[in-house]
Amino acid sequence: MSPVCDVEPLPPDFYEQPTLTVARQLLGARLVRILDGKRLDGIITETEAYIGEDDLACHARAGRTPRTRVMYGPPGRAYVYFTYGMHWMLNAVTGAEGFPAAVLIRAVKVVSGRELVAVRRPNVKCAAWADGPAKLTRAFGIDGTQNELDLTDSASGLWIESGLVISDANVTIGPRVGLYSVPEPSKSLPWRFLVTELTKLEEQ
DNA sequence: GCGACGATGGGCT
DNA sequence: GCCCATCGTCGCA
Repeated sequence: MSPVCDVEPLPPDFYEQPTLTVARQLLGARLVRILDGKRLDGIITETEAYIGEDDLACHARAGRTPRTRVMYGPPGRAYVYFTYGMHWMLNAVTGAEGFPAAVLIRAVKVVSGRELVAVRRPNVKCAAWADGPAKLTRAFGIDGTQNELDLTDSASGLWIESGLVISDANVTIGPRVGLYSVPEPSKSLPWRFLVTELTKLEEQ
């Protein structure tokens, strides 16, 4: 695994780990985007795992379809999908090739390239720039054209680097959000990972 | 074909 | 806290 000082994108090996491990390890990692030749990045503060056809909250519950195909592909790819008629969601494909799983990136704290976000999120307080899954895709200029992109290759213009180390004491684990009509037991699985104290990020 | 619904967000009460 | 915009995807006819 990459050392903390590594500024290269996290490698395919990272994403090939069990999905829950990847979801936990992505907390504190740095989401990087190149827009207009400039670098925008932020620290990932919230993730959720979606694992396999038996997970009734996972899109792959429907099996292999044109939409879910990317989740069956190699780990480290972006799975970007559209929902509620207006929102894009960013996921990282995880686990072995052939097994459908992904980690939803739910929130990011913008660090550098703030001026790039200010243009995209006018009339929005910076604390709310990217604190939701659809907000962060808008802030980072991500839409369906980034689907299937290789997150392990900086040439993609979208990748994830190692960043801060988040201690277990600063992580809250609980059920995933927005699964109103998903049956148990999938609905209550503790597959959401959240940095508890955002202020502690500044100190590290 | 077609209808139901969704891994949400923002505005208004 | 409630409401609803808005349309791709899936499942079924």
